[in-house]
Amino acid sequence: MSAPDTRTRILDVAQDLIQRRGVNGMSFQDISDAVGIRTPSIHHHFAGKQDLVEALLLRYRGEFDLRLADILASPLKAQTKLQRYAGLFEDTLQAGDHEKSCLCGMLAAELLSLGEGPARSVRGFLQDNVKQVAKILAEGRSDGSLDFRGSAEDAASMVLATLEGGLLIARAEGGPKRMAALVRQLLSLLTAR
Amino acid sequence: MSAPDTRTRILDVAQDLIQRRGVNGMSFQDISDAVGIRTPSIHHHFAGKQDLVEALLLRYRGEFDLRLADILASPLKAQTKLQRYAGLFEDTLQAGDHEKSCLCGMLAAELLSLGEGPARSVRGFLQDNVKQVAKILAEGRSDGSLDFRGSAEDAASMVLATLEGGLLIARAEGGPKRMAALVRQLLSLLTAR
DNA sequence: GTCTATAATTGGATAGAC
DNA sequence: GTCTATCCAATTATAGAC
Repeated sequence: MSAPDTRTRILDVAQDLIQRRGVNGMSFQDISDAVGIRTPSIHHHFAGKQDLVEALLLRYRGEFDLRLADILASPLKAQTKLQRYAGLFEDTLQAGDHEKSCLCGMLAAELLSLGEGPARSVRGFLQDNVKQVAKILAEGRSDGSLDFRGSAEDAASMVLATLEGGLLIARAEGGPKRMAALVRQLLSLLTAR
Repeated sequence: MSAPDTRTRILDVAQDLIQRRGVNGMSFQDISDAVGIRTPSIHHHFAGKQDLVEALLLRYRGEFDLRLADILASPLKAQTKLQRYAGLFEDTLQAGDHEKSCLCGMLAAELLSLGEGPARSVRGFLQDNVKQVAKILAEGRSDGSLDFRGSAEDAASMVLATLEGGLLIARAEGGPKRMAALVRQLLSLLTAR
């Protein structure tokens, strides 16, 4: 495995910083300090801050989609798929120091101070997730492992809200343990009895 | 009813701005523009930005606590109390232009770029809410109107996560209607059948 | 209590050498 | 592809007049 190039390292650092402090709490100076370059060098890889955020979202959504597709395509029962899906969110909080939230959750909070491109991308992430989770939920209602009323899409948006909000709350108070407890509750409520 | 004094108007404007764009997306210039004064005048009422945010949280938590206590003390059945509680969150999104989120939800996202005082206050808000909602949930399990497994506190943190996350998601995509749908799902899952 | 003037710092960005 | 040097705007904050 070769060492990541500068562009990748910039993206890595920027993502880490945004997941901790948000876009408006992160500066080019922060990035250049962590990467070990000077601020103008960042502009060689990304025209401006907005372009950087947009590139970041493109990469993040791609990776997230892969993991999501992996879960969707697995031969697991729907209830287990949902559990795995929730695990994707739990993982971000557990990575190292318990201070990272979902990239798109952070950007959703800062949506109104985002540019057109990034804002559209964040909305796309949320829409995609709702759609895919709705598939899992509908599947679960069919195979009898999950139970809920109303449309699968409404239930899916509730699931996503719980996970995104859960990361913010657990990071502030309780950490990964609280996140796990809260996810357990969510799954318990959706499990058919 | 007399016109609000400058200090109050500063707080009003600052709260509005933070609920839209976050602390790091709001400047003294934004406040002074909206209030109709010059930036240095703000410092007469609040020593610094951090003090302003702290005062804001004090007021917000006080008001929120009043409304919460009102619900808790009412003779309603627990399920209805929970619905009213969720209504507090739905209201922030519906106020005017559908672009406001919960103050403490926004600040929870920006928690790591907050000062000691504000950060503690945000944590306090979340803890208080979990505690009070847990009371409602425990009550509902007793009177038979609500049903869930595990501790009332874990369920309460899940409820809070859903509402905070729901505001962020609904604001980004779907608006008050999505928020309402998502709250309906939450209540449906918690309602005893 | 609000103003003008101003400071001190930081932020994102550009030009041009190497 | 990275650097130095530099620019301009924004941001928070202070001093002191009115």
